[in-house]
Amino acid sequence: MNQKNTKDPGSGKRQRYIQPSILMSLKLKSSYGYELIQEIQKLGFVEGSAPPGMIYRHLRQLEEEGMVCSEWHTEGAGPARRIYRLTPEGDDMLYSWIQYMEDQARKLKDFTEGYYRITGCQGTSHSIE
Amino acid sequence: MNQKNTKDPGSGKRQRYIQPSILMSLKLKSSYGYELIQEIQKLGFVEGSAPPGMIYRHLRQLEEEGMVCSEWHTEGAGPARRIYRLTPEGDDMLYSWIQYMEDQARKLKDFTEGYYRITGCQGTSHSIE
DNA sequence: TACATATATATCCTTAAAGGATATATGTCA
DNA sequence: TGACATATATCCTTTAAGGATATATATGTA
Repeated sequence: MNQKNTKDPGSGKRQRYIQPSILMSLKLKSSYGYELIQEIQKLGFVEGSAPPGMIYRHLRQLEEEGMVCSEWHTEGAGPARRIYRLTPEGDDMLYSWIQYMEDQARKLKDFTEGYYRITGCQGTSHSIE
Repeated sequence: MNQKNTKDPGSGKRQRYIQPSILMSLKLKSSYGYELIQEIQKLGFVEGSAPPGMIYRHLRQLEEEGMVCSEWHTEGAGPARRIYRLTPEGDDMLYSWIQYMEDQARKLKDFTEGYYRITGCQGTSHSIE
């Protein structure tokens, strides 16, 4: 059972919730791109390091939309950092995400419970044919 | 709170779990494209009618991959129907989807619970700034 | 017969999001 | 000096979904 198919769920370009992960990280603490790559791993949706291009693309887009704002920090060691901060609009957007994610979680739960209802309990064969 | 942002979660091209919805419908009952459009609505992820093009595209792709098989049914009223049936491989793939979806549901729950942990309980303001 | 409607499948193009490669610049340390 | 870690930026490709449109068959009805 559960052989490796050519196309496994999760192998494609599935939703990885990178945008809400960035917003959530920034709600906890203002930060910058390079650090966010590490931070968002802790939130569970991105395994390993997210490609930097994705993070910077999201940050630029979020700033365009007014969800975050940024300023250069040149003091301190190493190259200058662009520090991003969540705006009130971004805070609202994060809350919209939370509601969306709760809704998705509920639908997923209904779906998988429905599956186990027709196949018998979890842990037994999933086949009825 | 929760003003309408220019880009609301769920407005873009988010994951709608159409493939597992089709597999689940076919596990319950062999069916054909036109009927599946109605059936998968009941599974919660697709509101309204899914665009027919999406359904037929998925069915063709799933058949190519050996997850479903089909045969024409010409008897009965109306145009001929191509009846799709889940294969054992498709059954395995559905189970892979179930595991993936359970994992996603757990991550989503952790994420939203983490949010409420830092903002206070659900129902109060989501702002801490 | 002619036409409208419901049923049913198929094909096509566009857009959104993610994957992933690469370039550039700065400071530290051996 | 050269290697390395830090840090940002830009670019192109791939995948999945959105959505429009074409085609064909059977039925009811004016």
